[in-house]
Amino acid sequence: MVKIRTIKDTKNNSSGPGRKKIIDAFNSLLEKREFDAITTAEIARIAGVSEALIYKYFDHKRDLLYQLLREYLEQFRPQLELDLMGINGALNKIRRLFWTHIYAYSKNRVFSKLLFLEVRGFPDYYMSETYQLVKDYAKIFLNIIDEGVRSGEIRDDIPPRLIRQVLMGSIEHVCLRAIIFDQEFSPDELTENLCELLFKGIVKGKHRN
Amino acid sequence: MVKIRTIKDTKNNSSGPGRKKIIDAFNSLLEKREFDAITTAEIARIAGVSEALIYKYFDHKRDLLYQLLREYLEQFRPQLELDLMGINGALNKIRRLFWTHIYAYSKNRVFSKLLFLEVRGFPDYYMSETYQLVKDYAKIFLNIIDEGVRSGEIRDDIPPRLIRQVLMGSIEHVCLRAIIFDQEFSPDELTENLCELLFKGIVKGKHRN
Amino acid sequence: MVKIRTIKDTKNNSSGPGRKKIIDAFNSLLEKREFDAITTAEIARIAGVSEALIYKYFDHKRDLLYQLLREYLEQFRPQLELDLMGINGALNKIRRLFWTHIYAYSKNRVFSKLLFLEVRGFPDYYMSETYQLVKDYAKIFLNIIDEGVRSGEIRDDIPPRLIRQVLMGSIEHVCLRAIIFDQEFSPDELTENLCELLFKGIVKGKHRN
Amino acid sequence: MVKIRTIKDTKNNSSGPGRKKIIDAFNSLLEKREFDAITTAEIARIAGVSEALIYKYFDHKRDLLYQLLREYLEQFRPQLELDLMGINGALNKIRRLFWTHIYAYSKNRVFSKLLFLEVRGFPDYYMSETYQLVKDYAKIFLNIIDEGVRSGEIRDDIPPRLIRQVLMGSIEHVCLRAIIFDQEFSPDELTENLCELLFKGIVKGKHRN
DNA sequence: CATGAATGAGCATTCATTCAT
DNA sequence: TATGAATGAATGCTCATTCAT
Repeated sequence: MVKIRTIKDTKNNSSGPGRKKIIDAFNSLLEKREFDAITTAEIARIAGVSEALIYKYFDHKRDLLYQLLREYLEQFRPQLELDLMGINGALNKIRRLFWTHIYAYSKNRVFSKLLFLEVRGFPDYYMSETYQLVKDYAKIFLNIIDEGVRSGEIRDDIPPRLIRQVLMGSIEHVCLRAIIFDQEFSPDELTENLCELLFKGIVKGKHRN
Repeated sequence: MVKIRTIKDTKNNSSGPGRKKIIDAFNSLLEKREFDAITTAEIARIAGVSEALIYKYFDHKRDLLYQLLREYLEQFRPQLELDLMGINGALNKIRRLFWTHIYAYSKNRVFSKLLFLEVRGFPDYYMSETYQLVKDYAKIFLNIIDEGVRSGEIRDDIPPRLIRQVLMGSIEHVCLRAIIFDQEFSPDELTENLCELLFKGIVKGKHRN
Repeated sequence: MVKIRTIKDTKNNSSGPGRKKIIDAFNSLLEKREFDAITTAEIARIAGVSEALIYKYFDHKRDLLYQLLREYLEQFRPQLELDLMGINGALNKIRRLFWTHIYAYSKNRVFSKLLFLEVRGFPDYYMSETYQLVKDYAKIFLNIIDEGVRSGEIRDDIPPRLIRQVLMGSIEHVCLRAIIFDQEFSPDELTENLCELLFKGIVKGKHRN
Repeated sequence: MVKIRTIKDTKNNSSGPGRKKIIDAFNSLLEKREFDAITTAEIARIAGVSEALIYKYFDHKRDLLYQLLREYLEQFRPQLELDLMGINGALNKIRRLFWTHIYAYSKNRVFSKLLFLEVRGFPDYYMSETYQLVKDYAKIFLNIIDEGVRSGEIRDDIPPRLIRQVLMGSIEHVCLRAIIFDQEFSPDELTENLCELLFKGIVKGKHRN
């Protein structure tokens, strides 16, 4: 069932009229169902193409997942870099990142599900080019934290990596719940609360600004 | 593939010589492989029983997961309640809870994987008795936070549920990484850092106690 | 299509009511069609069992071939040894072997086809336990030739292995033709002619050296 | 899988730059793998042309086999006829034929495999123009035998057709072994031994009747 | 308490082949 | 002369699950 694949992810053949139909169909099916519960037959039917065509563009079923995820991620990154421009201060950048992050999840439930539920736990995912993009993205987070530490905005008595994990983990956990239970969530409010909490901590203190 | 099941989880028939063999075999297989990659044939072979016997004790394959998870959780709860006795103050309780939590994950990787990777995302899980235990457990967390809010230890300007999500999300995210990449992690150190971070926030401030 | 398999041939599970039905069905299908042109679905249908049952008794489709061939060979060997008892002289033994050999082919076209057309040319066949039986059988031939050489009945100026190859090759070639073109052939007559030819050669003449 | 084809073998369109690329690619693939294990996709890839082009020159995949075989055979025949010129006596001609035959096999393993393993057992092969060439060739053999019988060189008490079968069968069987097991073999030595054996028989002794 | 025997239902994947351009 | 795009059709194989004994 879970075959270990080689490292190579994507098929060279990355364009073609049918490809879009397939990946769109796949995406739409993921909105309602789990990856394993989706059959290639179904994908082909929805896409209006033959099952065989899937295998012209994708190495195997799971490759659909990686290529779709990759498209989401690639579409994301440039936006992300733009978003941070003109923002001063690590904390402000983090706040902005939070918002974009949460907003993206709230708008793209399929993307979120893929990331949170489908690909994790598959060894080959961590070898994939796609995972590199996720790591690149995490790197941005870390850089901002480092910047904050250097500028004195962020505490230096806690490992930056742990800070990143808590920040990203918080977002994911909060969004995951909402996604699983199909609840709406407001990026504005969530960002506000999360920043408030994570910046200043849960302790009610006397002298914070 | 993903069949929707009725609410009833477990089979009455909850003991017997073969049952232990089966659940042990299942547990040992989970150490190395994903649930879906484990076949009933394999479980039976490792357990040294017939495949049919599995269905004397378990309603269906996924039931193995729930029953195993349940055993883990039940073995957990009494320990948890004991742990909190004699501890004063919400923050101290949370710190203690963190430690126990992280400790449990670090010792029981199978348990953690189940919780983080296998059951989530399956609708029937959220209907299951097993999920009740998880909710009960989350409730304890919430109660402590409420207690802290009332006593003035914890901020009252952030929804307690969100606080809980961040607390639990942080733990899980941190542990998940370690589990997926098969890294060791120290409960003591992690607890210390996490509490420090989550209690006081990431902002370097002047006047905290 | 032609997957290289591991060396292990047969499934441990070598008995059971359904197994016979399957192998009988397979055998009957081979009478009319080539191995590759026979589907597992068809075998199951003729056998009156499910496709899945095939895989309880056979590792893969080609395993059916090897197991069937093996049964033929095993049913053969004891008969063969009995046949040679009480016969004196290498040439007489060879003549007897020829007859039995040709008789077997003439009676068992399926068996012959398997041996001549289906298994040859598949690398894994030469690794199989089944091929061992064929080799064992060829060994008998060689032993008789050696015996004849020692007793002075058979020429010693030609490598015994080559003699064997010509003897066996002649039988096979002659029978293969008949089998492919679905012609009857008479073991008595063929044996007579072949022995006459191979024993004395094609050259006409009384006084050969 | 094994579709029954009409009698027409080859496509008129018998030349063109792409054709050679295709048939060369096909030939090179046959060196290492069985016909059925070779895909049209692969042939096209190796040839550096599109899959579709194959169908400009060949009616179907199997047609590649027949056309390649035909090329081998045609390249053979003139050589054969030349070879026999100036040789007197049926036995000498047979000896010469043996040598050429074995030599051809030893030099052209692909050709041999085709003939021995791939085309046999396929009904349509026996209807094909290509098979005609094989039959023509066999006819030459038969003619020589008849000539020998008439001239008194060859025994007349055994059906000439059977003699031919034994002669050709012996060569093939001996060569097939070597080809399957990728062994070298010496045409000179083999010819000598085979002629010695088949001409005079395996029986040792001067005074045969 | 346990199992041998059997299966229903599914499903990814392959591949030769076509045809408009 | 050549191909990019697409497919129809097939098929081996898996696996959870049942039930008579």
